[in-house]
Amino acid sequence: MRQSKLFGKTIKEAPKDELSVNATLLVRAGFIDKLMSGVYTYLPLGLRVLNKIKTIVREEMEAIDGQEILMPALTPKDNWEKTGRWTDPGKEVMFQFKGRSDKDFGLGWTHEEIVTPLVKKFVKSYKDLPVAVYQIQDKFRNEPRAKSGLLRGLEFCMKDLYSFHRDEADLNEYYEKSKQAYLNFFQRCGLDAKIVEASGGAFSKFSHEFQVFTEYGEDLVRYCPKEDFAQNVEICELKVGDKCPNCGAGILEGKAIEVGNIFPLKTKYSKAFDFKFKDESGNDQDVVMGCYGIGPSRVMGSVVEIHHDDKGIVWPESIAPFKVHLLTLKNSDKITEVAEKLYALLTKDGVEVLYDDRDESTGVKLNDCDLIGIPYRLIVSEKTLAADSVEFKKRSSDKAELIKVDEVIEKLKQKNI
RNA sequence: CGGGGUGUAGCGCAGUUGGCUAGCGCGCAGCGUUCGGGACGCUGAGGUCGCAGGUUCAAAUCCUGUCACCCCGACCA
Repeated sequence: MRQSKLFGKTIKEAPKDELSVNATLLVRAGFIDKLMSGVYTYLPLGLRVLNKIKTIVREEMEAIDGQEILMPALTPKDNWEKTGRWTDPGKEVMFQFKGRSDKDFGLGWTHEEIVTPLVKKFVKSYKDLPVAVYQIQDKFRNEPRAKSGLLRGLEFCMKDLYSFHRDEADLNEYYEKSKQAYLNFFQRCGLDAKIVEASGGAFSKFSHEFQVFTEYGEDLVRYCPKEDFAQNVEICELKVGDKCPNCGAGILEGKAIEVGNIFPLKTKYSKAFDFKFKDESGNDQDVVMGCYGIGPSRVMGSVVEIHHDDKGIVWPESIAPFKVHLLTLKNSDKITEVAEKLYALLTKDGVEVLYDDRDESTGVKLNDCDLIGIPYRLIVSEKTLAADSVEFKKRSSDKAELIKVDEVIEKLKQKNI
């Protein structure tokens, strides 16, 4: 992608209506644009990041046999009345409105009420179980207060997986597999997520949250430093300084962002929708369910909260919008010729390159480069060409390495880029 | 929903005891010189001062209402 043609621009001054690090940097660097409080447009750079996160989610969901579907966001009142959630908490969290003929609609804020009757249509026998379906879709929640940029929005991207089982043992086995898939996912996105026990609601002792510890988090977690105990303060009966029930170490407390949540629903929704299957003996049994959520947009915001420096975003390679930022300092004929050649070669080789071909001053280009945060940069300038080379480095603060122009492709391959 | 703050050019702001043609920086357009850390000169375009009423000879400025945005709190399957 040529930066001169890229839709969206960097902004020198921080927007006054954003205070969070993630929103400030993402807006300044041209990744997102705010439409209103809690609702953002993804510009080309931001959408590339979001799509990479979605790709990783898909890979991890497929790894635990999740099959992707796409359910509507526009849903009828009927489904929600079956579980009572049209009123509680629907009146609070759901955007509800009337269509023609006074019919009531709501925008989906979770999809148990949609997925359960859907799967019921196709699952009749123990032979059809287990099965897991997921979707990646925008959810809508009428939050009391949107805040913190991508971390709490009214419309946000969510991956929701639902699993269906013949009994609790099978659910539990799958549930444990999902934990590992989740940990893999977060690790691949550059987040060190910890599993934290949280309220399980009426039908289960615990659900499990995936929390990323950071000062900017909204949740409070009490945990053991040896990592064999962690609970959300909402349910934690231990106090800071108490002994860990597993190892005796002192309990600590920290702020964290909840980036995922898995929940053993058991038969709560299958009962509400009278969803049963026939077992080997021909008897009807309740289907046992689990649900598993990840917020890709919140992951994106969290990554920025954690991976940035005073100059801008520092994307993990796995979800960066581009791998390589190629820039020219001062556009002379010779410099442009070399840069164009490299751009063509790298692109042809499948390397994702943002090529800053703009005729801007050195300071502007280097600062934009720091702000956007692409993992590797290649600089072509009079200085480098004097040595028949280009400069290779990561952040500004990192050591520069000169690579001969003819060897760039080969060297990048050696570095596994 | 309670408390606090802010709305003036695309962005960031000044101007508010009522008074001249509403200003500055950035950005944008043109020309020229620059360019390894947000360059410089000259020229130029760009405004319903959030919106609606009201007071007044006169309102960005005072009054009333309203909308939006930010922060804190309540809330968060």
